[in-house]
Amino acid sequence: MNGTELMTMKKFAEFSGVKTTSLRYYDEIGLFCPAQRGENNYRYYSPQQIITVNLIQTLTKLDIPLEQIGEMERNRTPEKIMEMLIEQEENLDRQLRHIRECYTIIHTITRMIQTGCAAKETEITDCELREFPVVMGPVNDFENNQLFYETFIRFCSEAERQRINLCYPIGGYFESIDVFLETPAQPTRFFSLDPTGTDKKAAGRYLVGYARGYYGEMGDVPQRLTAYAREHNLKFTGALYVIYVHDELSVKETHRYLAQVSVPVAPDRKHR
Amino acid sequence: MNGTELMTMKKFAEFSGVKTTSLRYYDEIGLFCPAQRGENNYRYYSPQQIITVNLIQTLTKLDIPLEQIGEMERNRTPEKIMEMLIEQEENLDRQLRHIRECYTIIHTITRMIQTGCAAKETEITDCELREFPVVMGPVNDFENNQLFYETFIRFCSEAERQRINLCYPIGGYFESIDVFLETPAQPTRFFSLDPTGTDKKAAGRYLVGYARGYYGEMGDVPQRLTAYAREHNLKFTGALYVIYVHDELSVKETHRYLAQVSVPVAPDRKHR
DNA sequence: TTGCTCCTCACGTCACGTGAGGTGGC
DNA sequence: TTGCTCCTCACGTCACGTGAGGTGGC
Repeated sequence: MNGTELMTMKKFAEFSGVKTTSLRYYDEIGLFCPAQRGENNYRYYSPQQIITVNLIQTLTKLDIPLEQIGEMERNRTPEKIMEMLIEQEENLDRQLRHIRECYTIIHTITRMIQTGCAAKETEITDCELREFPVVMGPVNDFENNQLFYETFIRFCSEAERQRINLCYPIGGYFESIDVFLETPAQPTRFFSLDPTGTDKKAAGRYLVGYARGYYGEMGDVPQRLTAYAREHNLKFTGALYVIYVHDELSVKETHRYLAQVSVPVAPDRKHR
Repeated sequence: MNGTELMTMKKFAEFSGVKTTSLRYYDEIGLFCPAQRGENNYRYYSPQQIITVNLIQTLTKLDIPLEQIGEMERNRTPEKIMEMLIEQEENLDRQLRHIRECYTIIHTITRMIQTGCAAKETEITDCELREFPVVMGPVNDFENNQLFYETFIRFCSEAERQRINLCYPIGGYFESIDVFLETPAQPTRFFSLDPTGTDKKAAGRYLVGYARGYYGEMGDVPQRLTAYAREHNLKFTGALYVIYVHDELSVKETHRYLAQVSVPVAPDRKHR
């Protein structure tokens, strides 16, 4: 190998680590052509060309489109290349933000599904829950006595305007247990379980129950919650949250959706 | 809006935030079809469908191909969805590694180009250089008295086997100044400026000079280095590094490439 | 002669985007 | 009638991948 011998395409492909199909394509679009063509029209490459093709590999690795690579090659100066690389870095920043968002979406969703899988559906449990961030939607307007899912649909269509990311699980917020007991299918607001949110569902002692069924169908959870609280001398101290831990994402039949209902409690001193 | 009214495609597109072209495509591939078709073959969507299409949006955002989304929809259970999401997370991990690598490549390259732009080409400078990581290649074999670039090309073709990433700038390592003075176009080894490398170019006091020209053309840098050292009572204390700060990536004409030559020095007590 | 490599079409991929040319509804 | 929306082809995108059918070189 003295730098002047020519190689067939296959050899050059092995030598450079670039596939023959890519080499043909680069030739076709005029980005990178063989040093020579044989009488039989065979492509012959020189060893020096490995440097050029390696450069192309580097730039494609940086997700720069081939056309832009060609433009760069034809017209490069240190300053222009730096400019392009900085531009590319901004591109990477965007990609990075996207990936981070995907991570938090996946993490949030899997945590919800897991919670659902581990749920004791028939029981009311009394436990400490951690704080978690949410994004609250606007106050719902139940004109015409609409149901949960109808209002939910309207909420979805306005989510973008309200800067609410529908990729996170969505829940219903009832400003008090009384609202929930009276109209369990009409939450005061919707909220998304967006971990980048600035609103908070507070940490503390909660009663937690689960209801199977479509959006807004709470079964006997309201009754079971109040019965449990009465039996254990507890009073409800704040807003109630309904979170769909299994929904259309993970379950086919709508009547198998699973809602987690949680409401903060404290010992009721009056009855001691 | 009571959840039963049907909408034309345009309305549904506005309502859901999904483009009409995407809706047609989803219909075409059978992923998501309108609730109804009119006699005129118009597509009509129901408001409830926003939930399904929103789910599709979430999954496409996670870079899941539409075919896989369809498969998921037809056949979903909480366990399967969790499994898929975890798989997708591994996919994200791969993407993340790729992006991080792109960042370090861009960063390393721009630093090199900048160094070249700021270089005082005609001067030898005496300065402190920081340590930086590299990946050393194997010892070169100069059979047939090959030149820098010929050996360099062979090095490139073996880089993958040697776990050397050619996307980073490549330099030549001379085990002593004497080797460089004798055969300035025959480095002992090549190395890549890969910041994830475990080999190190040591920090310390260096003489630095620059040479314009193609790979291995060092001009009068050897003479200028030794002259400078003599004048300033310095002795050379270690290996010499040639780094191409401007190469085919940023410069078109090969004779305009720019090599940075650096060699560690210390005061020479003998001559004091 | 055999097996390998090379060639050039030409079509497929993926998730749409972009007209072209025509029709329906208010 | 006008302007808008809808429809269905059909072709383009991007960087190749994948045969098909044929030829060249050892």
